[in-house]
Amino acid sequence: MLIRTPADLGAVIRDRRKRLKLDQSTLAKRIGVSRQWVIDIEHGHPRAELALVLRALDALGIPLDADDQQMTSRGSARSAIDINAIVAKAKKSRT
Amino acid sequence: MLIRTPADLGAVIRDRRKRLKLDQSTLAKRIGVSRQWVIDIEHGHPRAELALVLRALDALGIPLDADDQQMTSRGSARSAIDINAIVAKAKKSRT
DNA sequence: CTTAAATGTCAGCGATCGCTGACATTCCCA
DNA sequence: TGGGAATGTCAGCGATCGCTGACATTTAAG
Repeated sequence: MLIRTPADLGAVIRDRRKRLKLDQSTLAKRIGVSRQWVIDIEHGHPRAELALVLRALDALGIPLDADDQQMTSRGSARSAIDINAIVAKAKKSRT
Repeated sequence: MLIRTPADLGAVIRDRRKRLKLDQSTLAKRIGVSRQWVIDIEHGHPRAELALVLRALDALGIPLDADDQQMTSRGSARSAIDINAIVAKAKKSRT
């Protein structure tokens, strides 16, 4: 599933936990956090600590993949000529 | 790239920023955070806020995918019989 | 070498983290 | 329907967040 918001993450974690038949206390111990933290993250807590989130995903066996390399730029894809670089340079050496 | 640690995330963000020819200040404005935050995250700051991290990835056009559904359990894969459920139940109804 | 941009460091501030422990509520078997 | 497990809520605490602004260092172009 694509993760766009803290709520998305909370849903993934909760679903996974249930699929594994774990209760919040047990999961909390595995991750090394308090039960309160598990409650908060499952509710989409937006300010959770990055490292704890990663540990939670690991404890649940959920790999997290960042599609770097991605061609997001609107317009023509993957050209041999790096337009961005050319424009950036042009802006600077404004003779 | 698989994200396992805050450092992994920092690397992905920095690489992507450079590929897009952005400096830290510009990226910070796009994300809506301070330049200090960008510096910290690129250095692998482990306690960064989840929501800000997600906004950063979005600003950089990096989709984040969580492989739920994954069969992580060691042992035989995807059986029709849910051993975990059976064991969990057995533990409870300890006659 | 000179210079400017980019990056990194530091300190101080208000806000919020995650933790604990007690209690309230909801689920769900038997 | 009764009762225990699971889940959710609250408050108070020390620790750390992310922010600002100034300054130091590194990088890159000329």
